[in-house]
Amino acid sequence: MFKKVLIAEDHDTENIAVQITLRDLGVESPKYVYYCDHALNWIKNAIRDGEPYDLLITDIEFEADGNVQAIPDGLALIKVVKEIQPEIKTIVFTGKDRSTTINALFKAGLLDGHVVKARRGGQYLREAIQAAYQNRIYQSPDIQKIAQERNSHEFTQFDMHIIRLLYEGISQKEMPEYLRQREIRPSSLSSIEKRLNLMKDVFGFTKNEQLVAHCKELKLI
Amino acid sequence: MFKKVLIAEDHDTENIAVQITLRDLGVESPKYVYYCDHALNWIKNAIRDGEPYDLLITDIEFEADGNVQAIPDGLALIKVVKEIQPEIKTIVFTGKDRSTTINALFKAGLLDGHVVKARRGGQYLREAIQAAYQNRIYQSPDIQKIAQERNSHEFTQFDMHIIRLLYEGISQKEMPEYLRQREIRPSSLSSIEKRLNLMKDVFGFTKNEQLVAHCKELKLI
DNA sequence: TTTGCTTTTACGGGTTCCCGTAAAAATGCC
DNA sequence: GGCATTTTTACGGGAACCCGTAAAAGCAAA
Repeated sequence: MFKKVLIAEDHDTENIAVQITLRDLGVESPKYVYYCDHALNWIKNAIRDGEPYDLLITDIEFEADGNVQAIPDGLALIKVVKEIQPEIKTIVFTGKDRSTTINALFKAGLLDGHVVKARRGGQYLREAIQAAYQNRIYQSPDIQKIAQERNSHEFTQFDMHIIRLLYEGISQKEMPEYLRQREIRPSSLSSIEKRLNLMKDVFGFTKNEQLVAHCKELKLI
Repeated sequence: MFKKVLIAEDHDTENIAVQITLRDLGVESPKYVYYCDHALNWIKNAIRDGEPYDLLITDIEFEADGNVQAIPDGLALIKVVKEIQPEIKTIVFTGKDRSTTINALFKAGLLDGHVVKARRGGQYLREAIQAAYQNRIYQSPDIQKIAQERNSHEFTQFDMHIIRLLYEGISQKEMPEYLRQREIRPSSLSSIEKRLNLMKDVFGFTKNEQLVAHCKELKLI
C-alpha cells in the first residue's frame, strides 16, 4: 500500500473519515490539511526532503473563509501539483460532480480516481485508493449513472457563455453586444435564440428559468 | 453524557465521523443507520424495551436509492419521532441549510440543535451535543451568517409556489389558473407579477432566471 | 353600516422574447 | 476558383412579459 498520502479536505468530519479509511487500508499516518495552499507546501517540502508523497486525495470545492488562498480549489491544486511532481497519484473526493472538468483532467492524465460523496462514498474511496495503487483508473459507480442521465447534451463554451449571461441578468437583446466585446462567435441574437431552443428542447424544458436552474444545480455555473 | 444515541445519516463517511465524535465525547456505542425508516424502527423498539434513546442526530436530505422509504427526510423523521417520544433530544447535521423549515422546527420545540457541515462542522457538532445535554439550544455560528446574508427576504408560501411553478416551466400567464385550482390566494396575474418584482428587487435581480437559480442554489426548491 | 386602509384584481401600452423564413456568410470539397 | 453544404445573421409578426394606474374587494375599527 501507499506509504505517504496527503489529504486536502476543508470539512473536518470528511477529513477524519478519509484518514480512517486510509489507516484501515494500512497507511500509517496520513497527513491531512484543510487548505489547498497548505497541501502544496507539504508536497513541495516532501520533494525537497527526498520523501515525496505517493498519493493526493482532495476535495474540489473549498469554502472561502478569512484566510485568503492562492489556490482556490482542488482542480487547480491537482494541476499545480502534477507540474512539480508528475508521478504522484491523485484522487478527487467531492460532493457534487462536475463531469466536464473532471473528464478533462482524466484525459490530460492528471487524475487517477474520482469518487462522489454519497451513500457508499467511503467504500468507493477505498476501491479508488486500491485501484490507484495498482495503476488503474477508477470512477465511482454513481458517476456513470449521472453521466448517462445527462448524456443527451454536451455543453459548448458558447452555451455556457449564454447561460452565464442569463444568470447574471443580461437580457437576450443585449447579449450580442457582450459577446462581440469578448470576441465570442457566433454573436447574433438569432444564434443565441437557436442555441437556447436547442438546449431547452434536449432537456424538455419550456422556459429559460428551468435551464438556468438546471445548470446551477449541476454546478456548471 | 448521553447514554443512548442514534445517528441517521446516509453518507457512510459522515456517519463514521459522527460516530467518532460521539465516542470521543464518551458515548460508548452509538447506534447508526443509513435510512430514516430504520431510525424510526430502532427508536420504537428502544421505547418498547424500556430503554429509549436520549438523542437523535440526523441529516436532512437522504438520497433516494432502490430502497423505497416511508419517511423521506430528516425533518419528517424528527416530526414522527417527537410524536412518539417527545422528550428525546434532536440535532440536525446537514449540508446546506434550509433555515425557514429549520426555524419552524425550533419554534415548535422539536429541535435542540442545528449544525451545518462545513470547515468546523465536527467541532460545532460536539458543542451542539454538549449543549443539548445541558438542555440548551444550539446553532452553529455559520448559520447566523447565512441568515444575515439573506435577511432581506422571508419567503412566503405564496412566493415558493410561484417559484416552483416557474421552475416547472409554467408560464406566468397560466399561473392564475393553477393557483386557483389549488385554492391558493391571491391568484391573479397582477399579484404574481407584483410579488416577483418585489423578490427580484430585494435581491437586486433583473430577471426571473436569476431568482429561480438563486432559490435552487439555496435548496429552497 | 359607514369609513378608511390594505390587499387584490383588472386593464392597456410598451418592451422583450419566441419562432419561422429567408438572405448572407463561412466552410468544405472537387 | 466554383459549387454545395452548413452556419450565421437579418427581419417581422405574434405571444408573453413588464410596469404603471386605477378600480374592486376585503378587512378593521368606530
